[in-house]
Amino acid sequence: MDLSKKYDSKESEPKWQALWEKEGTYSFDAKSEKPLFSIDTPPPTMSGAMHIGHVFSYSQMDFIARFRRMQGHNVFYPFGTDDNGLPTDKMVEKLKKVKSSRMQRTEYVKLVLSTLDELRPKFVSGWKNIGISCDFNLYYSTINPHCQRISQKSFIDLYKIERVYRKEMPFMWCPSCETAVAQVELEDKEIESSFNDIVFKVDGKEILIATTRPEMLPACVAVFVNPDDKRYKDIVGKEAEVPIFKQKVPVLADERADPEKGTGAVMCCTFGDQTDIEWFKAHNLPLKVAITKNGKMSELAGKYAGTRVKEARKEIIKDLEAAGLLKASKKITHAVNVHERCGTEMEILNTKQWFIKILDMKNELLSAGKKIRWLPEHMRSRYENWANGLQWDWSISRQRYFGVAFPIWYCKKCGEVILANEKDLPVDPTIDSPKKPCKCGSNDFLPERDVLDTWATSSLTPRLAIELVDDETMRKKLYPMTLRPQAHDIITFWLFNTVVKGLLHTKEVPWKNAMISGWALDPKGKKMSKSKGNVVEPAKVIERFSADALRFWAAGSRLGDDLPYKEKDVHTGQKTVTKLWNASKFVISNLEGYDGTKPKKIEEIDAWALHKLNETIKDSTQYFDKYEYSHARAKTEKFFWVVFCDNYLEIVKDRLYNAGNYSDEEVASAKYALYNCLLGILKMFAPLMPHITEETYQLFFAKEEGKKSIHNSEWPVENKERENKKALESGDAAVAVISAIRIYKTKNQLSPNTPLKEVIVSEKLKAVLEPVASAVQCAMKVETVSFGKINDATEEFDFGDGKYGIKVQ
RNA sequence: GGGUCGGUAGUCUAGUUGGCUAUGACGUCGCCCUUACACGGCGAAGGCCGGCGGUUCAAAUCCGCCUCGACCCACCA
Repeated sequence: MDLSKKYDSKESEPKWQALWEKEGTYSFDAKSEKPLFSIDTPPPTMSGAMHIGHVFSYSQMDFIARFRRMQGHNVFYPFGTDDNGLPTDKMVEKLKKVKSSRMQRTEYVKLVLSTLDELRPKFVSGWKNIGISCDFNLYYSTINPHCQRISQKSFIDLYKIERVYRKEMPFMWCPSCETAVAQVELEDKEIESSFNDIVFKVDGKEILIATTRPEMLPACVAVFVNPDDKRYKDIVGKEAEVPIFKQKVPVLADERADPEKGTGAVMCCTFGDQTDIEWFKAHNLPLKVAITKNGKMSELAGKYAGTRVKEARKEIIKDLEAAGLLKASKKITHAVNVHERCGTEMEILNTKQWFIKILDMKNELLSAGKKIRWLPEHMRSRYENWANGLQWDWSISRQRYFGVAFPIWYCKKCGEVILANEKDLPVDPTIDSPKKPCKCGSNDFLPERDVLDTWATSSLTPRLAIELVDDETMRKKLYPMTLRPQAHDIITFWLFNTVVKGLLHTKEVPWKNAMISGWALDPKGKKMSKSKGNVVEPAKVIERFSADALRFWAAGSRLGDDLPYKEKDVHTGQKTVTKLWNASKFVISNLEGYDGTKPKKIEEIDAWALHKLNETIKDSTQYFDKYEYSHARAKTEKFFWVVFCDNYLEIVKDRLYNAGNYSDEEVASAKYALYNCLLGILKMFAPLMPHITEETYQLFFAKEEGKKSIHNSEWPVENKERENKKALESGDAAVAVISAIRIYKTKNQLSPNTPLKEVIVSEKLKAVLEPVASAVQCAMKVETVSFGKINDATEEFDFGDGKYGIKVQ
């Protein structure tokens, strides 16, 4: 043990991480009788690099996991990677410079899987490097056979209870990704556009229609006006001629046409927006398709066919203008729905998709939300807000190559859906075939070529994780899980969908608690994003500081709050790491040979330190219990830095340096307090800064306590015997006196090195204490203040009423 | 338009079951390398607690209105 060296996190952190893995420090024990604490760890998506926001929220859940583990829970804390779905798909297309739709399906899937295998180890190590205490042997990948099997089983189960259905209908479509997308995948984006007044003709008379999407003209099937709009009363029921394309469409009255908007007359196209769908259904309008699946104009668009939507828009506006059919065009910016994955503007296309029926479950979903303990409480409203606003069933089919396959075929003859056998899962219907003929006798099948949406699988994470455990009894005990930790941005996706699947498959809410963390923002409090170039890479921060420092930063904000990332806050964390090392090596070097035995008599000032330790343990434990790790950190920090380092260590030094001046008992008392205070501090900091605390624990305490790791040691418990009001008062008085003397010295410009003796032995002490008498009055209501033989002086002072006195031994 | 959270020293933040002098960190200024630590110690300066009004003996804290910001949802011809 070399106590002279500096603490080097770059050497130390990987060392302990490797040891933890080797020793199985965080292994889940399926045979253990300890109370369970099961965590539905979020599987990070491999489509994006690890960023500081990950460190932020994963650290926060790790604080809780480590705290519970030390408290004696059997912590089930798996780790998965989400390498399924469109995001991964898009990443590989970009990385390998390919377009899946132009490749052989099987080859493309092979390419994605091999790319994932290449990237995975480095990706996962990012999480290990920040000291996350998952059991990495409980590992799943959302695209591996284990997860495919469970996901396909989920589909089959839902099919059997008639919760999934396939339907052709107008639905949201991303022309760039060329797939259907769900409501939850939409995002608002402010886009520049123009609002155009276009001439339609009714009985040779001109009426103006306002639109931002003139390229939809070929798909125009009606013109709507408000029934109360006097301007258009006489044209309702007549036919309007669409400019350029010349088709005749009815002029209809409908409440949903807003007289205030545009010209008050609006065209209905199949489909420009959701109102179009409503009108299409309500008025039994024909279906006209102007836009194809890849975002180009269809044959219907005549000479514009084959051009991209935006080009067609420009061309049509130009042609309208040339023909004198464009009466006005003003630039506007408006919010449009875009696909959150690629930023492409959504289209509504009539396609055949699979859905999970959820619209009839609103009440059930809302009451499920009430059964969850939300941390912080107010996050529940985001869930409820979403549940209340549901407009579509959950679309789960995607027109992509890569993903979990639907385990089904269609009978070519009778159209029957053929389910795969459960024991054959996972299946790929494009490769495998049904094991027996269709009920109609036919052996001719069509595979479902669509793949399941990634959320259809990741909504099963409790099951994906629990089924990694072999022991059946344990599997039952693990569900519902104790905790779902995640960030607030995916309450509507992941959390909500997991509740849906939980209710459908088990009739139970999947977890008891949901801890929702905030976001790491850039130093100015803005959202970090690649496009803004303000993304911070954790590896670089760890390189400059340490994982512990970064975690310390993450512990600085309350659960659910966003926190601006400021490098200096990480620096503060690093200083705490250093301070912890320095204080520890000082204490440990003075504890050599000490075995932790409790002395017969504990000196008052030592009792004071132990009392404060006890208070800190009580507070810290209560805060961790409530998931308020930031308060726990603040309490421990204050005890460590102010009470322990700045005061207690200074007070105790004389007994350590000049032990000869003291009895053995007095020295033993100091060592007892030092041992317990430092051990307590290390343990309370261990969930936050696992590496430095392990380092110092291993230096000395491990062998005394007989534990392999501080992270498997017991969380300190409050000890009523250490409550000592008298010691608290006299200790606080001692600190107050020290402080008063320091102020006196500064004001009188005495050197800080001036011994207390020089100040105290004279009448000067009175001058020191009098100005601060009121402040220390309370604390001075003790007869004797003993804080070590700093000098030989013993002084008593009378403040007039004879009540207050101080005696410095 | 609906909802949620928040506005506390230059910056970030604690405190909100109402009650002594409003917490801490970073930054700033002064003194100090004292045998754990200069990534340190000691001291100091810095706040009409977003605004207005109300309840109360007493409001950062409770109520109302306003304002600014972040986020979620809806709308988006």
